[in-house]
Amino acid sequence: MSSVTEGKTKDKGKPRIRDAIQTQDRILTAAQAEFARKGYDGARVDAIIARAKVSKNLLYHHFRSKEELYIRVLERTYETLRRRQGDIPIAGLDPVDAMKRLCEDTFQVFIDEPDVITMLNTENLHRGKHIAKSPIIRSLYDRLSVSIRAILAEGEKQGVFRKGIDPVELYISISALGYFYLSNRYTLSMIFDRDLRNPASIERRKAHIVDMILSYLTSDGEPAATLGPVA
Amino acid sequence: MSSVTEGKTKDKGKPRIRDAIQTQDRILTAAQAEFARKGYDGARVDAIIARAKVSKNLLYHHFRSKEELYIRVLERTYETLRRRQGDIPIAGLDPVDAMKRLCEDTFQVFIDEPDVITMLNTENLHRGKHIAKSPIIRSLYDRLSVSIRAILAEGEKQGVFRKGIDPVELYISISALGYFYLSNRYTLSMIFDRDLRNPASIERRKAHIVDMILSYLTSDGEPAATLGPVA
DNA sequence: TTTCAAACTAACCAATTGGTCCAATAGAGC
DNA sequence: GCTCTATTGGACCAATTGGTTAGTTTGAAA
Repeated sequence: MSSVTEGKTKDKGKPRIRDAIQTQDRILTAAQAEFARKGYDGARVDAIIARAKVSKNLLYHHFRSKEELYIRVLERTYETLRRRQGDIPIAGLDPVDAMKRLCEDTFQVFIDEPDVITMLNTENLHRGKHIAKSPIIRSLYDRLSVSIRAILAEGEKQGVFRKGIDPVELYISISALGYFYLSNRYTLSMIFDRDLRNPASIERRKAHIVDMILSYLTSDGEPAATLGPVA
Repeated sequence: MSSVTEGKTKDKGKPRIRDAIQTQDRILTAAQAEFARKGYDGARVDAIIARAKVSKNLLYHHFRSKEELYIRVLERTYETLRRRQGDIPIAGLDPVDAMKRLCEDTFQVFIDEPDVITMLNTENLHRGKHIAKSPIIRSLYDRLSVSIRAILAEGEKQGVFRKGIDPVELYISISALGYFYLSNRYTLSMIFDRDLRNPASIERRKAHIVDMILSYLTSDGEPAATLGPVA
């Protein structure tokens, strides 16, 4: 009943549109919604075609299989992530401000694009077997890596950051602090009996992440180690 | 073929065992392996009965449905978590050592019980709908909460920890830093082209987590905020 | 020893699911 | 106008899946 695309004969209200790219995009959008909410096995092809308002034949005309469709959605997810992270403007900023910005924006991406989280979780449940088939993914971290190294180097030079920080480990931590909070918000809310989704909680979390990362970067390193390695 | 519990009627070789509890436990163990690896929708009842070496009807004799079985496994997962976290010996320790221990052991639980991670991820994909049906879960955080507050209070009293730390936010962060690293290790390994699973990487991560949490706790708080809130 | 509920099995079923076949229609470029 | 190909329609299929029916075995109480 929605009036987006209706296949009809010549003059009537909605002519059948022939735009393969736009159609594929509609299918991919519908597929993303379905895969992100239900996971790979829970997702139903019938649900996708209903959402996209296309016939089943058309879906299989454009995509070979459910799995290929899933991989395409996954690639799209990574593309979103890459685009959003590329947008983070940190050039020319003071290193502390730049790092603060990086933390906040990384968190914000996960808030704005919640499908990213469930898609990545689903893919990790499958032990990365689909992503391994896709060559597009690798470039994700490149641009970001350069930025992070630059910020760290500048901060080090200015004497505000400690030395010897592993940028990969750092980036994993920056992601982790926001990602886990959002990814596991349902079970966490249950355990703590606290609503983690309202805007106030989100803002508090964001501040907490910045606080933690900057504390780490600006502290002397190994601040206390009175206990030997614990088995 | 394992000879753990062999039911013996008088003497004969392969008697049918009648031990409801042990059988249920075998089913639950098999179900956990299946659910943890495949997720709820990907898990197959047939795979569970094959693993548990029981007939299908026996499974349905003990459990009402796939969903009930899943919930029982989920409860078991939480029980594991609760037991393991209760084991963490922090009483009487210096607050810094206690916190270090807490970080390391929290991470270690996720390493030792990898099913916990996938079960929680699966449950969060389903937006906690099953856990909501289960009354057993709530007590999880209680014991831990008391410990954390005690450590924080002592550290504060001694002047080594900053004031005003939210124990819930802190615990989420401690969990996040290890959980995300393990949960997303497949996609992360892909992006960074680095093996995150070998023992050396794991140990490095563990040290990093301790470092970060202790830096946060022992720093002055709000160490740098030259930039206003970023939209 | 009898009895009976509980533990157990094998075969079976109805519904779902990803995917196909066949036929028809129509827009866009040549 | 001709010809691709995007598009629809719907019947159809084989395989899979969660779940059931009908019946057998067994331990232990009475």
